[in-house]
Amino acid sequence: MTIYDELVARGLIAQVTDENEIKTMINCGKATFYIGFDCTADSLTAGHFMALTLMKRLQMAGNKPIVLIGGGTTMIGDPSGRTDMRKILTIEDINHNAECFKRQMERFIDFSDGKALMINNADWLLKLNYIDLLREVGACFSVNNMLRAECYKQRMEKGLSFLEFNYMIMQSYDFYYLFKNYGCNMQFGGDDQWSNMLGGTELIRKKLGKDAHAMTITLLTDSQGRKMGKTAGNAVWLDPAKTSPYDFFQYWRNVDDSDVMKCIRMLTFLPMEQIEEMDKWQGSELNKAKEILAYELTKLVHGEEEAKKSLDAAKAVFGAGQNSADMPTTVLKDTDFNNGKINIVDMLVISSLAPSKGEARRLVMQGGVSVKDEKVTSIDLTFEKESFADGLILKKGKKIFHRFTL
RNA sequence: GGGGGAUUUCCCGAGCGGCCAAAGGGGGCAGACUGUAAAUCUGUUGUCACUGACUUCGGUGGUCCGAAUCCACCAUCCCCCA
Repeated sequence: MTIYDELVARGLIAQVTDENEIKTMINCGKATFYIGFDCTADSLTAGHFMALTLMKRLQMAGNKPIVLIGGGTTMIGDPSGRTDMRKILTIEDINHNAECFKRQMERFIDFSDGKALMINNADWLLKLNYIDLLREVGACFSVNNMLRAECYKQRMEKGLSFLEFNYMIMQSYDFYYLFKNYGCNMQFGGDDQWSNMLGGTELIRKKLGKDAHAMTITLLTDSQGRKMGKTAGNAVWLDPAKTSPYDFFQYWRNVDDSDVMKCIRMLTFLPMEQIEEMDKWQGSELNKAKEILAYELTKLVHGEEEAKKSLDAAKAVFGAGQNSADMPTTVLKDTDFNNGKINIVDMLVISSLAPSKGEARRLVMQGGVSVKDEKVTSIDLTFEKESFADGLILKKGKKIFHRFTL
């Protein structure tokens, strides 16, 4: 199976500029392609992860990836898919975020011997002269066309600042610049980037009379059409300090039945034959698929050891034993105790299992907390310090287990 | 440049002087049912020393016994005219 066919089979491709050309190019390893990453936070998210896997797939097929860190474009803020303006970040924040991105990507993409490049568009965008840019590039853009672009549509009602309106031009300029200086002939990106990417291919055609290509990746959405990789509006981070490997594992372990196979196909590197076999699984058999998904992704992001630990912890906790050293743990300090005792409500708050005492109390009163498999019935329940000698396991709700030790 | 409108708790959105910690929906959390799934039903959803007190309705001041609600100024956004 060629790489292009595999991408199609995995459901990764959303839109392409010229299918035949792109097919030949990437199948023969002739593509030098880039994906841009705006550094709006200090860690990559599960959303970026799919773009990274795509880079890796293409790299394995002999193509050359360019990771473009958006140090410059982040200064503007991409309005695509947004209903309100992004917070304007400071240069310090952007630089910090760019550093964090770099470290995480290096773990994933092979940059040795020039097999891949990492470039920051701040290097050229920040130096641009306004009038020069307008004359060189601005003349190539039709405002009428831009306003029709999908990425601005939503904002035509809510309001779009001139700053953000320029995002497309900057992204187009990036592609033009990379095409000229690095021989970059293709751009990949999320499907929401399509109009920005076309801006680039068009600019290249107008300025240089040459063809460049663009291809978008299907957005990973769940069965209800929501973007995946988010819990209650919070991103699932790749940084273990922001989302622990165990939580990362659990996120994928808990996806809906209807989404498992899609995730396996799009995100893992399991061979297609194996995936086709798994496609036949039904009902509770899918639990096995979820476990595989969670394990594979945790392995890719955090390494095999962490993946094993998370799997073991999950099995221990949800299976029988209920005893694992890898469970999230809170170490209680002397100051947490009052006369050698600690209250159940305080324990919940100290461990961040509940954000406030009120909520902790409510949890207990509604029967949402158990200790050592026994439902806690009173908010006045206290524990002696000695109870924690061997660690004490508390369960919140159905699937959150937490260990307390001294 | 001129005129009009908006800003409410995580989100949407009601409230227009006391009965407002603030309707309703969404989301979240928990309970029942399950497969660590979905759907459904139920409870809950500002903080704390929890039958009480405290802080909240863009910001700052003011009127009033009493303000999310009235007034003034500021900020941000939207719409119409130029």
